[in-house]
Amino acid sequence: MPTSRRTTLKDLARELGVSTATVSNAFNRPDQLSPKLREHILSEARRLGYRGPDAKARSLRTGRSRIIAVVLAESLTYSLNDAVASELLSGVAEVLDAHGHTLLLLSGRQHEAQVNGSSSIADGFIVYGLMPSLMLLEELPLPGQRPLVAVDFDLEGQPTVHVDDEPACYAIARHALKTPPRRPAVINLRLTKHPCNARIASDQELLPADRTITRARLAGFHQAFAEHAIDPASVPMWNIEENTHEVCAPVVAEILDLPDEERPDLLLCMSDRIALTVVTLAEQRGLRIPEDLRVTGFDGIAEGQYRAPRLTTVRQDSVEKGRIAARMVLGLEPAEPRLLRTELLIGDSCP
Amino acid sequence: MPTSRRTTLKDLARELGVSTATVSNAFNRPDQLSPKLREHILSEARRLGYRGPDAKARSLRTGRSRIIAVVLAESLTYSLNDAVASELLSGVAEVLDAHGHTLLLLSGRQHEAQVNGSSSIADGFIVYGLMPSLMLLEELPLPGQRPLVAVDFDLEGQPTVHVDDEPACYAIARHALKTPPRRPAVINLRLTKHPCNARIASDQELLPADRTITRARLAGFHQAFAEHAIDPASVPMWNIEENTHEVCAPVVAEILDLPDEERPDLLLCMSDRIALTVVTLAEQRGLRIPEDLRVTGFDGIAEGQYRAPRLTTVRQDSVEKGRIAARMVLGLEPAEPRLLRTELLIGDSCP
DNA sequence: GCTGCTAACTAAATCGTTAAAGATAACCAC
DNA sequence: GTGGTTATCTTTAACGATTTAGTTAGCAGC
Repeated sequence: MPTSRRTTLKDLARELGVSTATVSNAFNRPDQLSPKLREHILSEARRLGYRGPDAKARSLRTGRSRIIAVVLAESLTYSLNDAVASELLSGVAEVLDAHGHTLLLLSGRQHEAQVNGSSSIADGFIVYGLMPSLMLLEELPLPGQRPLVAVDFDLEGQPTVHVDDEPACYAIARHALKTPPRRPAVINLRLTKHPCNARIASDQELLPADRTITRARLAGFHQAFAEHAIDPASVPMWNIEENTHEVCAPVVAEILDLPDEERPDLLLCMSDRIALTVVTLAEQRGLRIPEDLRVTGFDGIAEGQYRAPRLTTVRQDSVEKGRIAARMVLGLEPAEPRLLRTELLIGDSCP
Repeated sequence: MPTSRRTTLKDLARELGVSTATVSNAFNRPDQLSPKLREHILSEARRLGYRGPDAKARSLRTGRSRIIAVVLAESLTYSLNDAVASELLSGVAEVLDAHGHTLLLLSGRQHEAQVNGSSSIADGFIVYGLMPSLMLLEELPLPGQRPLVAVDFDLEGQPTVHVDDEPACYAIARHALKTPPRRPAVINLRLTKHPCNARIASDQELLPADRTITRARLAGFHQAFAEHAIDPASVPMWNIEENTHEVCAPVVAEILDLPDEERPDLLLCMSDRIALTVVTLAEQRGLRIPEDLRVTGFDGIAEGQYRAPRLTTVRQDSVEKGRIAARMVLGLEPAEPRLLRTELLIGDSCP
């Protein structure tokens, strides 16, 4: 007996004196053979250490792998540590799991050859927050071949899952402006042409088409500003390239360390992560929230609601977003554009 | 021209009037054909919408998929939201990424057929914190076939990556006991035979072999207890089945709501997540930390260090654990047992 | 002009399955 | 006894690549 080679379906068939088709049927179509023979085949398989049809061969033959790829805009390392991306993945995983599929993680930051190489194995794609400028989509399968669902960005001709960023940001800004701030400011996420963690001029430096979410959110803010006769150009804006405490901290410190008469007393942040960093650094400096400084976030991550002051924020259900995207890609629900509702969460950071 | 079918290497070869081998070589072995022809093939491929060799067929033929599977003990939904598991995945992803591999996520909680079905596609496995009792390993490929690295648990005959749980817990307990507590207690993670979020008798209910980490940690605590003549049996122990705020909160509330003379004044927690829940709920009840209650954690997650009181904890480098496991499974470093050092982090929750 | 060598390409086998179509025997109704 | 079903299993042809072992042509050396 040849030692090292893996037992195959053919080996098993030969050993049992039946055809390979019958063994295959024993595993895949119980109704195609007698229960007795099936039982016999299965027990012999176990005895000979055959663990069932090989996924590589099966997927080649059937064209299906039961693998769904999630393509993430950022590096996997980053995405896995980001609460929102993790929640999205959770939702995706939950649905895939329940339907016998597994999850392949790809990053838009990977070398295109790799993405392309492994991507042809997936039955479908969920693409998350990709910057169109990445051009990665050229590497992905042609539309119509295998399902693709875009999350948090627009991709022509493809179904998308979004939240109502603009009205949500209008609502939270309107709430915040009820108490008129003397010096409102915005802390932004990823909107610039060139990586930049610093103050930016309100209008320049913006990307023209990318990052549609951020632009929609800004539009919401501006609408509320207009109602209070605040000139958007007069509202300073800082930018942060990566949604991590480490990257946020220096920028936030710069803001909080401004002289009293320049320091903003209302910070509209594009994410809870940023807002939490503001809270932490403000505490360290003895600034009281909300008395000295009011802060709003976006996302509604759990961490923002555990401890005082609870964040005032917009809660989006990222888990549900993931679930919907997964169901669409599996064909369990119609693949049409979906806009999820958000919820204004009024916490203590901006009552 | 037949419309819908995907262009294959064979189509391309026919179109170009060359053999399939040559086209294959154009993609895989540039040195096997003239640069001129290669260029021609590549440009025609682009023109005809051929995106390179199909991963399914390639992996069947070569036996390699450039996919590494990470098998997680818990559900994916849980694991993706757990800071420690996420960090591990980060580390794994970082290395795989750098070496042109991708990450397939499997859960030990999935139906075995699924795990087995998709698992045969992976080139190697990283198994994280699996309970041996799950017996999942029977479903995984035989040792010696494809590399397998166990993280945070022992698996006979397989390389493992661990941290020094026992000495670490000895060290943190010894530190905590320097200020003699009147009523020390332990909050445990997953050690019971039957799911249980409640107080447990110190000795019964323990799993005999599973969860070797937790047992090692307890051993470390007990060693420190012994030095202070504390009878381990006199130290109450609560148990928590899942490392989430939601599951922790009721148990922690139960502890903190004990009458003053019964409430522990030192809580040794098996994870930072638990410790953070203690901090949050203690704050809500007006209990001062560390004056009224001292708390220690384990893991050293970032969230525990952002805000006051910073947790006293054992920092383990889960990212590095992931990196090492990934390098082992890729054969970039010898697949031998590794024991990583931890670091005692003295914060404000137990100075 | 013959031999040997290299560069550039091709033919054919193979990877481990599944699916469509075929074969065989048993059973049944009339 | 004939024709029609069924149930059960087999034959055979893919699926889309890679790889081994050629084949051919061109050229150098003697």
